[in-house]
Amino acid sequence: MLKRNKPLQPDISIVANLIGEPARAKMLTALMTGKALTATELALEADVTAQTASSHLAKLLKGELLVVRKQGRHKYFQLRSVDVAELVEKMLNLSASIQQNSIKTGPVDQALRHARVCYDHLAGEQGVALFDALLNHGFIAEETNQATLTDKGLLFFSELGVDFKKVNQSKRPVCKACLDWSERRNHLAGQLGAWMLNYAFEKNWAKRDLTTRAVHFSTQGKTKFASCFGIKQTRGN
Amino acid sequence: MLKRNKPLQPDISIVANLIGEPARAKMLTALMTGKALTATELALEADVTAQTASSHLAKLLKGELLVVRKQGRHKYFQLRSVDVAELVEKMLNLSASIQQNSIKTGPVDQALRHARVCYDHLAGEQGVALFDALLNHGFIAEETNQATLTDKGLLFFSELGVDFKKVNQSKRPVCKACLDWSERRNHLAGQLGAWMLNYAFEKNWAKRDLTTRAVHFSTQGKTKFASCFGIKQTRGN
DNA sequence: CTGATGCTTCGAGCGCTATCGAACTATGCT
DNA sequence: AGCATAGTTCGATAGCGCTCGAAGCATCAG
Repeated sequence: MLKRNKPLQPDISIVANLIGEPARAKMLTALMTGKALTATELALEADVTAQTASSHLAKLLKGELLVVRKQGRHKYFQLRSVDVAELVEKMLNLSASIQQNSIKTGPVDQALRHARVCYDHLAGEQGVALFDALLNHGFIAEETNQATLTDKGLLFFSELGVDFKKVNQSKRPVCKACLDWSERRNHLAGQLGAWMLNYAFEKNWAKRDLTTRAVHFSTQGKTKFASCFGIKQTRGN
Repeated sequence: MLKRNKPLQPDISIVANLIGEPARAKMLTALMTGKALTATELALEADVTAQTASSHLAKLLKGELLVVRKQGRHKYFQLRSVDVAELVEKMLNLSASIQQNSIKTGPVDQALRHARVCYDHLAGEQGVALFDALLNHGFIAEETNQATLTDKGLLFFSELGVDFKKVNQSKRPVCKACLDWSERRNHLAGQLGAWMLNYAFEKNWAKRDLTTRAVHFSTQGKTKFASCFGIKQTRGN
């Protein structure tokens, strides 16, 4: 048979294969918190022994999906870049829409559904509520799955302390609409999304859950967070 | 050991595993042309026998990444949705940035680099040139990796025959910046991107390559295409 | 130093899955 | 009808890679 000149296309099977192993997939989704995790933590997360985890982590490193930082006798792993996080996010979304089956309602799930970290910004009910609020106040504009900062929004966030000189130097989008797999609606990602989540942590309005992606707001914190960004309070909790 | 309540998260390993097999990965990238392909075509593309291809295709169907249409004794396979295409696209980009090695320069590759189909819109040098031209004329506005249609652009495309009533009914974004893995710059995706590529085909300015993702412009067609959208002609060919 | 903890390497076991030959069904062409 | 082409099913094979036990480094705390 005639061997046709195969075009140079990146081979996606390598990356996909790395993610395609259940244990590694669990590790990657665990790292979607944005937090750096140690090898043992990831082993627990993936339900494998330390040895197995070690070999998986080595592969993920070699495949350039993760980076490590050694600190004493610990090794802290993180997703290598926002690109990797975005890929995982897209996979989560597609997977959610394919496995739209069991809508469990355990306590952990409810917390996750309410507010959780999506790599570096806020997702869940609170995430989309925030997005809606920003829209209502005209701080951002939405055009079918895209989000852009308005002049009004620029002013608002400048006064809150966002340094847009610095922000604009980065190639990363300021605003980015990110589809929420539990709510099936948009929340805000991008630099601004990351900034707001960080702001909530700094002000002690909320704190991360130690083991899951959940974000826990204090009662007071939630009120302040809502008033700061003009979110209409809905049902309790 | 204490079995902690695991949060409900979609399992990304299933989808990733499907893509992670080299033969299946090749099939999926082949389908990025947007064209429907038969089982044998896909078998050739993936370099496997018909039997093997059949089993792979069955898995991709079960995994809901593809859809089939039976026509006579042929089966035409297609990516199931734009979501799937976008996922594959993201994987191509990430993979390209990881394997930024061999920049081959075969004839096929040059054609691909020049102009190719990215699922349903134009990519490659021509794709980014088009994007730049639309920017220069103020038809679209760019804000760090986002693209939006301007009023001026709305007028321009309306006059060209785009039915925006229909367009706005769809949930799909009108404009979408899509990172080009060969050029490492944006080109235009979304409904408008798809519309323009289709327009070029309709006007017979260009035609698809039968076996690759390459798009071949006729000499005349290229001139007309450029003048229609105000693209500055660069080097020959 | 000794013991404890975090992580890695080695080796053996073993299950999963991609692969293809051969045989089968289905459709189309003449 | 009779043959060619498209696609599938079955079964056997082979090999890859996940897994964990055991032993080995590395780091830290006394």
